[in-house]
Amino acid sequence: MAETPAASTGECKPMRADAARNRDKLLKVATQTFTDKGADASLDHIAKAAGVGIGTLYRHFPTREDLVMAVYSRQIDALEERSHELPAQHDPVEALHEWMRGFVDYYAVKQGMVTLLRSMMQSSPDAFAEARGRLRAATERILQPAIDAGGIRGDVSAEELLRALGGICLSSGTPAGATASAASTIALVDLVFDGLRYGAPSAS
Amino acid sequence: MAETPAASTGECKPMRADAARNRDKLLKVATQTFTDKGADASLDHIAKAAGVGIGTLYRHFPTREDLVMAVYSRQIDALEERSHELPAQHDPVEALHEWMRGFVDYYAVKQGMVTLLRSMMQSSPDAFAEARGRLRAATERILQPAIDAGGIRGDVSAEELLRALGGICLSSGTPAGATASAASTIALVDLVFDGLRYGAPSAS
Amino acid sequence: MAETPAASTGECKPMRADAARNRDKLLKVATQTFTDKGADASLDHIAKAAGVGIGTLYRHFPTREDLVMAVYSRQIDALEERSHELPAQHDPVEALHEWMRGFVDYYAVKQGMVTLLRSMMQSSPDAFAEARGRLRAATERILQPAIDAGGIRGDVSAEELLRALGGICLSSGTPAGATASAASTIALVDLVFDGLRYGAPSAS
Amino acid sequence: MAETPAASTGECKPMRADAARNRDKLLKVATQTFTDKGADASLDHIAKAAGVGIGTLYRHFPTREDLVMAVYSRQIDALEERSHELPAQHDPVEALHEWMRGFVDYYAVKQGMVTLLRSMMQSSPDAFAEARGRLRAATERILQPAIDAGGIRGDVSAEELLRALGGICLSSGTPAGATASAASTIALVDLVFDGLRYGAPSAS
DNA sequence: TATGAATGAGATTTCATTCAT
DNA sequence: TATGAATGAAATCTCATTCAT
Repeated sequence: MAETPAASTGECKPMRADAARNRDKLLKVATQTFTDKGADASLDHIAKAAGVGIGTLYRHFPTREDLVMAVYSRQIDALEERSHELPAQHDPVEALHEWMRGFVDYYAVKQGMVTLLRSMMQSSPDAFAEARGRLRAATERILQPAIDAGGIRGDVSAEELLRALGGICLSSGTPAGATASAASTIALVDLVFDGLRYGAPSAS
Repeated sequence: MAETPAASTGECKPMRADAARNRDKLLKVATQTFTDKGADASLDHIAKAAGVGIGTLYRHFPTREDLVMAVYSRQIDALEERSHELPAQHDPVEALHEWMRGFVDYYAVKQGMVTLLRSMMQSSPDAFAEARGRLRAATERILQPAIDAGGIRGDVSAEELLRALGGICLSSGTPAGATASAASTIALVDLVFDGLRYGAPSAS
Repeated sequence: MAETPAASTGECKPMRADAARNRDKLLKVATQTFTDKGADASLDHIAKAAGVGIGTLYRHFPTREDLVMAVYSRQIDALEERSHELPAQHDPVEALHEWMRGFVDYYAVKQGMVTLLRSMMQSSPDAFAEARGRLRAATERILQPAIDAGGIRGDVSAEELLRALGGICLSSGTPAGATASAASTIALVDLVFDGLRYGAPSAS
Repeated sequence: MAETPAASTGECKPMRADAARNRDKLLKVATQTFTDKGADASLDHIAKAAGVGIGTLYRHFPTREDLVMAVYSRQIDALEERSHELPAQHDPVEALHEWMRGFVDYYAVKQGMVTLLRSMMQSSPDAFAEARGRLRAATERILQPAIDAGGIRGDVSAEELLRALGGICLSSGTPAGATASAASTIALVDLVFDGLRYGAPSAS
């Protein structure tokens, strides 16, 4: 995966204004497109929709993976931020519950990270270590305090929680029918949350 | 989606021997291929690998969906069978636990239904109602007795349980790394199983 | 072009009853199909529509041309018959006029010989000599008496008249619009008929 | 049917030199190929013969119809031009006669518009309105003055004349044999021309 | 004789990727 | 830097034709 000129970090040369504009437009369109059609959507179409030539897309994102990665990374930015805000507003266990619901309901489903994830899992097994790492860290930032506070069992790792939440997201829009999703998805999250409390110190 | 001549039911004319052989070979190869590369693998390659002309593949499965559907349906046959055997060998709650572990560990993951599912969810939202229906019925056959026996909470539907299990399967082989899977997947199943027991009549 | 077992002439072995039935059904369906979709329609579809296997079609008509030829030949049978009846019912010049109008309006257009002709001209330049010969003979049977009777110029051959009529048929359903056809086609025939009388002995 | 960048009009951006070269080469080869084998010739072969990739052909002419249309349109360009030149060189009636002979003999037959037309009529009934309109206008430009000058009957429309001429062209290369064509085609044109004069004011 | 399964050669079309302008 | 033209490798699908049953 080739290195692309730093986008936000501002190292290197500070990227010409129009170039940055193009990059932004591309990311925005790509997010939408990947959300709609999965990560194997036509790059040509994305370029067209962003109003730039296909060559420009390739300049900014030399490989498809670079583009997917950039889109995915952006989604995670939002989740990361949330992991910093929640603890300030709720007690640890409640924060965990909020995090779980929010993760599934808003960030993953509504923001379209799901389709993206599905596609990524299909093709690129583990090329997303960095982004995934940030996500795990964010989850830990929420999970650990809840365990420490004593309402949640300690034998579940952030990794596993993440997988549970991810799984729920992924199974949204299953053949089962997209309609049941809204309510039933929350029910599932609560089911897992109950599982997390069961047998935990505070419940004994 | 055109109907293909009944394979196993044996009604109609009893399908020529070579035709049946070809159909079988195709299904076997397709199952393997879809498992490896997802449901958008090249049909050409499948035909080649099965040792038949591409035309033969199209005769048996006029559309890609017909083939995917046939493969998927076969996978479910095994699960259906299991839903009949388990209750005879275990008490209801234990049978449920077994079913859940088996579903995820063996049938879904090892048999490769996962990759297939991922692809299907991507492209054909709800063309699999029949197969899905059979799967739900099988799950119900396991879940309901456990609820009736009094060890499992009654406010979770077969549909939701299926989604939970499906979700766990789908998140196997996540960017997180395929290695953690084995153990962590079982852990997740147990987490959900615990959730099912939590607050159930027998636990109060 | 391979020889097919005589259909109506009854030489050779007198063809089994079911075989004859199949042959007839095939011809009927083929006529309709060629009329609708041109002479390069799918033979498979014709066989299916006729309710016989593709192998049976090939047994009766070893090449596509054999089938097209048989269909075309049948159409001409009707025209030939008409060339025998008309002279008995009209005076020669009037018979010619009738023949011309009838040729274009009924036999060619309504019977669908047009599409067939178009296709044939595309692919098989001169493989239809025999049928064409019968058609020319029929035309001559109508044209010559009219010339002899003195109302029609003698420097136009049956061949040319046939081409004129054929041309008019062929240009029916032209991009120009299929609607104008009915009236305008008759107008064209009359235009040619006028040309035939112009400068003829009776007109001087 | 997608719009292709203007070829000759030169508006828009002035098309890259190599693109224009390719487009031209494609049109030239396509004209020849369609002339020889009809409008359903292989696009692959055309691309190969033009020395470009198949993708390039599709870039310039997104559908087969776009290509056919472009070829047809070009042929009509020549006829249009002729309709402007003839009146300057001949008196109206003579110009009409010239136009008719030229149309059939040179432009249609020798330039190969015939095969193209046959194919088009088969498949694309009325997608050629624009080109057809130009052709009708050209015919009118020749016909009307002849009628006004008083040597030609006024009850025949340009549309009908066009159909007559078209019909004659189409019946060239009939099963009858391509040999008779040359002379006999002219004879037919003259027959129609005579029909146009018959009963006209100047003849009474 | 009849059937329809199998074959495999095309035809169309779509895209990722490279490069000339 | 940006553009979009060109390329050509797939992939899907359709049929004519042959042959086993």
